[in-house]
Amino acid sequence: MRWSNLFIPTLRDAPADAEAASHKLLIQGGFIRQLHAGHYSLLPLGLKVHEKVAAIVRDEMNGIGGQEFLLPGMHPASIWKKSGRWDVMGDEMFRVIDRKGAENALGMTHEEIFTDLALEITSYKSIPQIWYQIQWKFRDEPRPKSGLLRVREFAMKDSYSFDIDEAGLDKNFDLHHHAYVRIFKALGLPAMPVEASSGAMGGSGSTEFMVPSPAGEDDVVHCPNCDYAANVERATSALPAIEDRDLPELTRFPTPGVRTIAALEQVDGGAPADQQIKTMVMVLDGAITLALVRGDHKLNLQKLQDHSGAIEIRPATPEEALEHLGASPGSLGAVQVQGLRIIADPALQGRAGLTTGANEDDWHWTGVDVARDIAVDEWADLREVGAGESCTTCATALVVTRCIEAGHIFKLGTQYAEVLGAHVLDPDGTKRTLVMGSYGIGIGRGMAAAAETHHDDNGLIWPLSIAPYEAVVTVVSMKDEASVAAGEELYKGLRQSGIDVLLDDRDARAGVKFADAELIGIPYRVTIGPKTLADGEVEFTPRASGETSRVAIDAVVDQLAAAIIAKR
RNA sequence: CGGGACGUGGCGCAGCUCGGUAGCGCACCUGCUUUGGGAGCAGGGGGUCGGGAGUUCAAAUCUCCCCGUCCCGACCA
Repeated sequence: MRWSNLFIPTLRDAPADAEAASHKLLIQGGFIRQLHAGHYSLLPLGLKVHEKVAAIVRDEMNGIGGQEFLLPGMHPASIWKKSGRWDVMGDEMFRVIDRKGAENALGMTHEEIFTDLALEITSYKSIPQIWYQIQWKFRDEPRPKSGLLRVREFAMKDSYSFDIDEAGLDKNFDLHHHAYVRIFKALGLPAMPVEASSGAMGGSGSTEFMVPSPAGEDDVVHCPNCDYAANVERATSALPAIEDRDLPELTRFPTPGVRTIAALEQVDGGAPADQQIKTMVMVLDGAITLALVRGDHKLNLQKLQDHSGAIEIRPATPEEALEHLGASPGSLGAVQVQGLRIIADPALQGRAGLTTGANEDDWHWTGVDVARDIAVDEWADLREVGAGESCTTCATALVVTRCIEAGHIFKLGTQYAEVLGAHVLDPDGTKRTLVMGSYGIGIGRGMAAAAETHHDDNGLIWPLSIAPYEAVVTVVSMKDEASVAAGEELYKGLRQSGIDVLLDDRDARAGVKFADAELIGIPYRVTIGPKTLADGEVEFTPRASGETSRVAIDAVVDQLAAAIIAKR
């Protein structure tokens, strides 16, 4: 394409309210424009990148035997009610009423709809199936942010596998896992597979593909020595044993003004944080619940949600705490509490001589023996792992890294097939429920993650695989006829070699052209100007290194074609 | 949903405290000069000041309500 004919509205300044690098650069480079919060228009340059990302994903899905579909974006409420997720999805689901007064959902994922189609799989002979689509999802996110990283409307590649047993599911899960590794490598994303929480998808297990970036929204715990890596929502670590204090008597003691773990460490009769019980009063689907962790530990809400199966989860208000426990936050505890669900972290199991709130303002207990004094209903891993704790398999200090979730794959099992009635007959003529997996990659998010990963002070540095153009021919002066003619010739030659090339034929100053080419991140630049043309040469500048070399004009097409084709 | 910031030509901002006829930079149009790293001079076009109500002779400016955006926390590709 010729730059003079393209709509590439680059901006001299990055938008002031953007924070994330990808957000700034995609807007500044003329790739995207915001319509409103969480909704972006893809401009011609942005669409080219988006389509290249989609093409890579599509190739790999086809490579593992995936069949491409395209399903509706709007669904009748009935199918979501049938699966139970009409309620589970809550405010995150866009709902629209049609002229007949019927409820509809804008699709936020497609397990239900694909499963509905899978009702027509009737025999084990048709198994396995991998079905996928690249299609728009709508999610009423509580907080859209960071440009394309978190939006309310986005293209997702979602695929679904159908098997007759767990072994089949495992195989398809692995196929997807490996396909995802190849996809992220091709996108230039250093994604690491990590153990994850399944959230609203349910199922028996899931793996996220995480790209390290300060713009991310998840923390990943990983071991620099062995393979262990998990989302903090799921991660565990080894804890050194703690020696209990010898305080056999349950004793109340006054703690005027003490409201925090730290203050309780200092006060007379107090205790170090690891000898305390932290009592978090939570509301799980409307029910007051006590979540207990060791005083120096942090409660991870997702872990609590996963364990409890609650849909809505929030900390109780001070008023609710007062009503149910008789004291305000800072003096709360679970000792001798009855009639409330109590979930405790295993780090408290068997502990004694502990200190905790006495459910009366300005009073605490000491000498608490968990087994004796607290009616724990359930033990569950609730504790959030911190950096520096020990790996459970190799004892190495764990590292915590902020990451973007670029992909997520789930072992769903039979839950959807069961409620929607997707069964097949096996060789014995026995009815079997389909065992499903579902697998997602956000296309725009992948594009933004690549922008986060590949940029410098001058702009984007797209990986060749997803660059909007592979090369740009920059004609330094459109007034110089020889340059213009050479540029046209080169443009033609590169196109004939199958290279996706952009000709910068704008009547602009050289500085503007160079700056724009760098901002939009074209991997290779060929500069044609009177300075070198007199010697029969042009300049060749890879975006990543910025190092310019002179090349004979007759050789440049072959050289560039060789470089690009070798890297494809 | 809680906390903070903000909304003024296409983009970035000033003006608001103390009400008085809307301004700057970039971009855009015309001309001349310039031309290898975001040119210079001259001339020019373009704004319901987020919306509504109120106070006032007079509102971008003061008051109230609403809407929207961004950032920080609880949610997910």
